[in-house]
Amino acid sequence: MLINELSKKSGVSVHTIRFYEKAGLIEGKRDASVTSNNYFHYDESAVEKLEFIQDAKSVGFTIKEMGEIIDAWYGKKYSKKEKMAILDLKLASLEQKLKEIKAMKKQIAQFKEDVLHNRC
Amino acid sequence: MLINELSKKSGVSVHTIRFYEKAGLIEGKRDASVTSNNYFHYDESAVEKLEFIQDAKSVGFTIKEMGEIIDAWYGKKYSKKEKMAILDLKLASLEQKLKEIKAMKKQIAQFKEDVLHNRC
DNA sequence: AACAACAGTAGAGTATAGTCTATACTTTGT
DNA sequence: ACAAAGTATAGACTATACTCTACTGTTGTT
Repeated sequence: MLINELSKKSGVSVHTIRFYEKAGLIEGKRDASVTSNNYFHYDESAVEKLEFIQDAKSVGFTIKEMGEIIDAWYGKKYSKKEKMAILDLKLASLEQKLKEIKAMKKQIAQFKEDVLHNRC
Repeated sequence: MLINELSKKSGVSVHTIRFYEKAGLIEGKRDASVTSNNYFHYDESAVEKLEFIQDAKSVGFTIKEMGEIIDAWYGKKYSKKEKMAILDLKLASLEQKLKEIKAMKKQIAQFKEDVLHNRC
């Protein structure tokens, strides 16, 4: 598919898709048999990656981190063992985020207590 | 205390403290009885706020959001009822973050499965 | 008195993550 | 055939959150 269709399928704007492509998160391929243009073609994996990126963004992963995950998921530059290690690190960082959020919930609950009892 | 002491107590740099002060997150007071300088003086609440800010940052709250929480916690511009409502909204947004992170954990666990079974 | 350390203000610079504009060429619909 | 819509590239612009520099004045130490 071309970039417009990818945009519609993924819900990510054409501009942003190009930005992610430059950042190395997704990759389109040119069709060598077509000489009249140099349009990029994307497959279903690009849709999957863009969907992942939107979720990963909202949990606070940076583009660099998303690139690491995508490489460990789809890429060819790591061995199976290395991929598992990278993904385990990301799981550990999510575990850490969970802990921090739970602690923040407690802190805000404490703020509510303070407000309720006019302690500040 | 002056800004240097506040920086040491909170672990936040003097530059960044001034940045937060401009953003309205903390507030120092000038001593009207001192005419030779216009140094700001900070109390313990500034330390508490800076400690909160560091935790809030790491869970992904923006400066604007932190300002809202600090106003609902320490400020005078809201009624008790309004403060509780603001804090409840923040608790709800943390709940949402928790859900997203749990979903992301599942997704990465699935990536591990895919890698393990050479599915990508 | 000299001088380092500290305080304030203004504004420049950096990093991240987009978002948009301009330009030029290609494809599609009528 | 022609206009509208789509595509690629380069680069400008925006927002957030710092971080640093320059400059000026004050305080503390020797």
